[in-house]
Amino acid sequence: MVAPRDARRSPVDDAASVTVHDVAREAGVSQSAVSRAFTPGSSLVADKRERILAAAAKLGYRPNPLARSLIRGRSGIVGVGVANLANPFFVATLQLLSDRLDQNGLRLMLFPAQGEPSIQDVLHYRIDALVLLSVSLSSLLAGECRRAGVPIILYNRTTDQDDASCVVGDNAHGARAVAAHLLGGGHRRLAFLSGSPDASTNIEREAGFTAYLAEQGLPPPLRECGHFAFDAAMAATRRLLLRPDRPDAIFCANDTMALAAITVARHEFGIDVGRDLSIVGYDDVPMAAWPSFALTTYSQPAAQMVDETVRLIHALRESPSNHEAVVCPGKLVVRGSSRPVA
Amino acid sequence: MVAPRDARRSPVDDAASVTVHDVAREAGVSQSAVSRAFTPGSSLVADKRERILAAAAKLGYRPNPLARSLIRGRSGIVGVGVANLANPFFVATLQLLSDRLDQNGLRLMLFPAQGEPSIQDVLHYRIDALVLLSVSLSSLLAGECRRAGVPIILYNRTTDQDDASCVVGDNAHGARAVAAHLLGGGHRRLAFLSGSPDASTNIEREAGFTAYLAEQGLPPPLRECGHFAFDAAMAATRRLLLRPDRPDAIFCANDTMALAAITVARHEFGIDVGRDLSIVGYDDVPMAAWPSFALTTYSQPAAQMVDETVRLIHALRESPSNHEAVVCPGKLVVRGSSRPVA
DNA sequence: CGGCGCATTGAATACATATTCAACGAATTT
DNA sequence: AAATTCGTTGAATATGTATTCAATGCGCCG
Repeated sequence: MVAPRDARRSPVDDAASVTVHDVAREAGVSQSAVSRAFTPGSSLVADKRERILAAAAKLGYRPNPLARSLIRGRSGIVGVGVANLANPFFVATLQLLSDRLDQNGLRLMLFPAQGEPSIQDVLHYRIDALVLLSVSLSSLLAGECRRAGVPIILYNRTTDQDDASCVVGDNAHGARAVAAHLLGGGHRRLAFLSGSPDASTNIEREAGFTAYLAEQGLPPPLRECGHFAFDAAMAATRRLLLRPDRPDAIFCANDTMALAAITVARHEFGIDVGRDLSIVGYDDVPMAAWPSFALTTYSQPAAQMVDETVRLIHALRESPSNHEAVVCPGKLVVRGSSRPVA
Repeated sequence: MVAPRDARRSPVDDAASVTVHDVAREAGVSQSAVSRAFTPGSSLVADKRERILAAAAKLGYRPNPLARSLIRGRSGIVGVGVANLANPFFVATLQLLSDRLDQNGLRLMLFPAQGEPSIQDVLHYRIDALVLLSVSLSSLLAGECRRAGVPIILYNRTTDQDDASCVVGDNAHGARAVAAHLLGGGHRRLAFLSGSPDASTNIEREAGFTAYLAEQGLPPPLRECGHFAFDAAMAATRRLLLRPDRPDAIFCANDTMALAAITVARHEFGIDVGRDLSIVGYDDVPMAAWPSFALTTYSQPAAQMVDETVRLIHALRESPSNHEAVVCPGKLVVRGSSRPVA
């Protein structure tokens, strides 16, 4: 009982594993005291805490996050599932999220949202939350998370279930703003280039757009599906522009598809985009501002949405079942790809 | 001593924490046996293993990765540091890496490579490796990793230290191929739009380009710095094109800058890119193939580089100090932004 | 048939820390 | 001055699993 730990002490220098016990010995206190020194709000006299922290700094000690997570039942890791990074809006989001989480002392575990098995694994890390970037929520996964006590935050998606929080842009407002802008420019033959038909984001944007047109006494827009992807959107644009009743304006459900539409219109049909045909996107990705495209688009406030996501993570840590639905309004950014309001 | 664990048993249903002990009880074996059933290569008779796995499946048991990592001294997590995701080449790499690691049963912990403190934290997760995407290696960090026993893999960067592995493209070959292509197109007033001057990637590309020109009896190219960034590259391009001895060809150290150069040349100077001015990039990001740019560029094989990275992770797991330098050759992809060889 | 190795197994220990528990002393209250 | 509360503290326990250790039983060979 005298020195079971000291026996292990000598060959320790090879690894950088300095533990609480080393610090405790150095500072002449108990292991508990060292642990408390690194736990804000725990009971410890100030000067002793300082002495411990000094000893820890001297030895280069940092609490082992694995051991800490194991006993606390919470790891400070946030799981982030992303379907694909082809859309620059999600790349920007990921970058922002990475920075914000880091600033909040949280770790970011990234995984491809395709394979559900890998999600299962990530759940067992006792993660603080699961953030799904534009990924639909299967009720199966929702059940897994509920049983594991892991709150889900849907980013840029909603769900009809009430077992997840979500952070979304104001799709209804955005779509109506786009419709108003196009009608104000004198357009009457409108088209909607849709994303994946079952995505809540797409549904809301299409519904808002169509609703506004109806209110103005116009028929529903032409419609083609580009699945939120560049190549599919190119094909969809071709179909639209080959129609006898060619549209004079296309509202695309995201910027990636809008850039594809501009490309096809300009290079395959020789159309002067912004004069003979207006194209409007959604998201306001960096490329939208490039002179080559000058894309009019509804800007989603990624930074604000990420901030809300991090706020939700903290809030759900307190009350894991108190789910919120946060809506962040954006604003229309008018550039050269659409005819200005007369 | 009879049932200290059964006392804890009743209120367990709230969390999804089914442990080895639950499985052991269900299967009527010891805790050790359950652990062995989930450890390939351990000694356990076949039918007992099956019975245990069946019990585990019935209870929905999965080994707790935190506890497992703690005792094994290795977490199966790979730390990935990325400076910024503005360059689509690294976005594509991240996507590929995410998929490949997942397929290999490894987890990906992403962190912003700016703040060294956060790296310190990540190191303590007993990660299998630290992959730095186009991030230079400070000797301080190298020391930390060596002491922690964490192998470093530099992606798209080299280092003169021998305490890290690296996976890079063949910059010398690429730069020379670009030079040959431009000279073959009849260009004689060449410029190099450089990235960050101290990046190994930039140094090698510039050296290869300049060396080839020298071999052909040509002076060194004009030179401006765009820091691998779009905006800075726009400014640098303006400076180049305003010179009295305006270049007739620009080799850009990456595609992002090349797209900026095309943008400025075309929209600010009215230049017909591909006829009056050739612009060549490096990386072959998806946008390079878009008709709006049709960028000639040296294609880096991201998929192959990622595969090599994962292979290195496994290799370094066996012998952590056996560092390798892997060079993956690419190939020149000629598109419309450069005048073809006469 | 006896001894020797070998695979199999459960008990015990270790991984590194957070937190409960009980004790202790000091400060405050009655 | 005695009693009571409260902040501090170290010992002990818990987190969930991998692995060492010793014991057991079996087959094989001499």
